[in-house]
Amino acid sequence: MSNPAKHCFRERVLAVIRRIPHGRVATYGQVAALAGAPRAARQVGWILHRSGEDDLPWHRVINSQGRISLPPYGGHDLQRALLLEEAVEFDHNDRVDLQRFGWHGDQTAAR
DNA sequence: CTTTTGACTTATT
DNA sequence: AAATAAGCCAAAA
Repeated sequence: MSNPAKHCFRERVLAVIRRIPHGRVATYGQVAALAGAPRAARQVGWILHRSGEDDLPWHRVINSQGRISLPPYGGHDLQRALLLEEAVEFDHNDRVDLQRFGWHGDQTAAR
């Protein structure tokens, strides 16, 4: 039965995001690439907007500039607060240093 | 089926 | 460095 391998891109994206370690962040493009579509970064954000998942650490997904993409009225401050809870630091430009907090695949060799 | 959309990314000005 | 344009892909209407 069923379609074991028929999981939509949406579900793969959610699975990847759930694999982002605590205290780390990943870019939309990175998540898209891990989900099998290196060019579908826009899709990731759109999917997240209507994901509705609870176990989804959506706040760990930011854009390639290391900044939060959500508009101020859309939860920008909330995402920032959640990341601060995970010890992710923001510089004076509200940007995260992807070299330090970016998810490089695993967390064994952090710094 | 076509068209629209969007929490993006990269290149160019 | 900041603003603009173009490319990109998948789901929803």
